[in-house]
Amino acid sequence: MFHVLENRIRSAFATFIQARYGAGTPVLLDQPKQASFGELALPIAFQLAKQLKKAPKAIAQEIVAGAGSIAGVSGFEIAGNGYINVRLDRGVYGRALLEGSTEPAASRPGKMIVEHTNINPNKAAHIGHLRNAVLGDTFVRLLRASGNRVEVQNYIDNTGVQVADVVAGFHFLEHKTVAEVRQLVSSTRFDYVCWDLYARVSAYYKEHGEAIAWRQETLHAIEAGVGELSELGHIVADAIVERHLATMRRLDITYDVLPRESEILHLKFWATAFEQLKERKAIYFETEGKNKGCWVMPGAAFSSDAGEDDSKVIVRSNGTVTYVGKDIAYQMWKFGVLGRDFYYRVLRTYPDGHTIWVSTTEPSSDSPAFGKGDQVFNVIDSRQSYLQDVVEAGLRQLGYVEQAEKSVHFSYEMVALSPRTCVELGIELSEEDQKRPYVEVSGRKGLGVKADDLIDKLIETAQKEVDSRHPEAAAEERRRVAEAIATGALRYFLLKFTRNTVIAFDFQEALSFEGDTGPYVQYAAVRARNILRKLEERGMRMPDFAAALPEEAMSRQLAGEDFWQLLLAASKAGSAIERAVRGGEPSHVARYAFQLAQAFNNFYHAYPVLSEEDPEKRALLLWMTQYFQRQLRDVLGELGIHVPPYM
RNA sequence: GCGCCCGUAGCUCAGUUGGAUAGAGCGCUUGCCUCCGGAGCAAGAGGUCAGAGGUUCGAAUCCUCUCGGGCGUACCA
Repeated sequence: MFHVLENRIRSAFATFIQARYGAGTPVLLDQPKQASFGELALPIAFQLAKQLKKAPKAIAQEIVAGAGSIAGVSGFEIAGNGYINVRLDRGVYGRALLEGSTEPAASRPGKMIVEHTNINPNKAAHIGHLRNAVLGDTFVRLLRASGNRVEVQNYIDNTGVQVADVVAGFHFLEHKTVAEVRQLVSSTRFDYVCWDLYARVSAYYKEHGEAIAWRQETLHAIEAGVGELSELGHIVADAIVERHLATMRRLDITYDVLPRESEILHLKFWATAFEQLKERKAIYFETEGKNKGCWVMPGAAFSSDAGEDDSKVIVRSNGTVTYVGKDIAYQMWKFGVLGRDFYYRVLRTYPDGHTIWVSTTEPSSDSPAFGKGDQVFNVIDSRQSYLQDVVEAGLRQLGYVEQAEKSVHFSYEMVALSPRTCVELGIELSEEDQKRPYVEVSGRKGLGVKADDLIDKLIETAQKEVDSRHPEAAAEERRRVAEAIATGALRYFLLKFTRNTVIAFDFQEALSFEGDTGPYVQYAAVRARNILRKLEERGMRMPDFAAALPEEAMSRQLAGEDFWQLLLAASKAGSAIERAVRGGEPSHVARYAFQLAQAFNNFYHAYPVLSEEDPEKRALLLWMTQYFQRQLRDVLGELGIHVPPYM
């Protein structure tokens, strides 16, 4: 609601300033430092002062006099030496909220593609992958909440080096047959088995340099799609993808389509892109130096101050293509400029009806159309920004300048481990590492916190609490409540940091359910619902708010600062979401959710709702309780967090 | 070396794109359950926004330099 008024005021002022001064200055809206100054503050007079060579105060007076009246605004004041403070009409505002004149998020044209998760299918997911998935999934929810059509893709690199290493481990190191590996898939926690094997293989390469030939042989076999190694590759990757989907499902994260690298190769996506790259001279065949025999992209294409040595290999000297090459083809497909398309089959359909499709080489009749996006967000950690620059440069070199500009690297910093948590996990640290603020995780070394282990631990912690508080409830239900609390805590924890903050993961902090946490927010929502439930239990009914709170009653009740400020804060969800989408920063919404919960807890403590005697005030308190409850539920929903029935 | 990111309370972090007296959580000190559930509420202590210059009405925010930390800079992703 609040941001509707913001927009109204912004456009009214902009129109006047354009007409009066012929200036296209953007109208910025601030929140006054002190609530007593009003609800909005405009520093526009300062912005115009230099341009117009006039005192800010005089300009402010002209603007206020000229802007006329705006619906929902009760008045303007000029403060300081030129601030324009806005006061809203509280009665009108309250009524608008009550009548739920919720602006339906106008659906926006075009289609957005968000690619996230993208875990190499060769080992269990860890906390770093969770940050990626939660960030991506939440951004998708926010985009959809603001009226965008969004397609969610999870790219599966099933033909890359990491899968090859695990396959080589099974085949060369452990001498396992296809049948034996299949057996492991069905009888073990396969992603955990591969986690350990991957670490063992990496260590083995280090000690036996010549063993790296296994990787080459396996990579070739997988790329060619023939033989036992290739079959193993499919078994491993497919089984691990299933595990990853299950892990993400626990956090209510899902996808529309899984484009796989094997199809990028077999449906000639890469061959097509390769031809175009050669034709456009975006890459060239190196005949000397360290990259002799490779197809490379010159460094100048993606970096302004690149030297001779900075070119990037796209096709290796043995003829296999690097990740970057395949990613260029994939990006082209996303924008619908490759001239080729995947076929799809259903991978699975969940009970709620949601279907995940996966790419395939076999034509099928009834699959939907994917790709052809107008804007693309790639959720990839910041360590890969160099590679993302190369991919973007590839698009540019091919002449897809517009697409390159609409391809956003939605980057975020890594999740590391706090030294204390390393100790808890039994990880030995060098003296140097102990002094660091955090220690980087490494899948190659098998160093890290597995996603499922963390989720299990969170559920266990929540379960203890729920069991002691609600021994009377059914065990199955208590379990569901514990799960909601655990996932709420985890998603919130990963979202409360801004994207470019390194998270030093700490068990103690992540397992906390007090203060700035998901459960704190959930608890506020539960409390609000409890009041409304209690009302019914006592045989009372909700008043007819529309009749009990006409505009005069609303202005009377909201005249005091207390209720007004609470209501105002609760009505700003739309602004928070808008800001988060505009800035690409989901943490804004997490922060808002926390503030909302604080505001409600404040209200809860200060005003006993059910025992209020005055009918009008009681109606207002009940209405505000209901409003808070809905806002909390909805905002948590945008964060992918559920409100349990009790806590 | 070069590129990107970071440095704000004891600790972990915000700070709405340059606005009014820099804010939270945790921890610490002290209060609050005859009341809609205390995973809560209230109060207090705690700051040279790494440092130095600059830009202007106005800087934690922009520019330059210095110091400190991180991540990249693969024929891994």
